[in-house]
Amino acid sequence: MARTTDPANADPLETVEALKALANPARLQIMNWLLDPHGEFSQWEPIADRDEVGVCVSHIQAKSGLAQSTVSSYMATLERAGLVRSTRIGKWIHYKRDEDMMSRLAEALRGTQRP
Amino acid sequence: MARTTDPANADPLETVEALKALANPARLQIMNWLLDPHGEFSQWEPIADRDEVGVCVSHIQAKSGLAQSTVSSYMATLERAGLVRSTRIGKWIHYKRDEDMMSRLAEALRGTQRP
DNA sequence: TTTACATATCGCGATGTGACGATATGATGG
DNA sequence: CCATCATATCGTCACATCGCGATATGTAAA
Repeated sequence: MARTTDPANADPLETVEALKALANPARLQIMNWLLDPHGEFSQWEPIADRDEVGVCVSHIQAKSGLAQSTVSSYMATLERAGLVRSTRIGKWIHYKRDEDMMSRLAEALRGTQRP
Repeated sequence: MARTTDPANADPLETVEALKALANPARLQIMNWLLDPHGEFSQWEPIADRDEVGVCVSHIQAKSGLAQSTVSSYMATLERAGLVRSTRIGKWIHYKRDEDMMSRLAEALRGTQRP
């Protein structure tokens, strides 16, 4: 059996990309906001069911105060890293946390889980 | 009670620093090696009990193939981020994973834990 | 088809990181 | 004290990231 110290699951390069994406205060905060879309974005009318598709870029931009181009590229970064998934609804693109990926990442950090 | 989306424990800035430290292939691999010092560093004679104090810089350098200065500054980065702890034994400085910190970080990623 | 709006992409200057060799510090053994 | 060895710090240059405004793309509505 081939030995790897790698924690149970993922490709190290993939893991590094995910960590890079999260290693930025704004992007990390957005990911935290997406944990509770209802609570965090209650002041904006949802375009669609936030439990299903997440939150649209405009609302994330409004809440963050960053430039539109910045938010757009940040969300692209998070998506390339596999941390969020996007859905277009009308003109709005919605982003939602990929909890599977976040869990796998968390386990990769914790190291070999108890078997 | 003040509602924060922050995952149960840590200061976001601290979290970002930890993620930045891990968001590098070499540093992430070193952290993985430190999960199993015995297995990973079996080809070098331990200076001290690796379960207690971890592994010295020379051995990490030998295994990584990076320059001595690079490894030294990487270990300093990991220590500043709170991910490892250091112990001097004779002329050797040993580094050991801080599993507490790693667990807290993992939970911060996974989001609000079930209470 | 034109207009309006949401989002993406481009180009930029500023700042940070990667990784190194050279050199300094600090402990140990003669 | 002096030499040696382990580690840290410094200086450097190539390259990546930050965050922005300007502009392009794409969708929907009039």
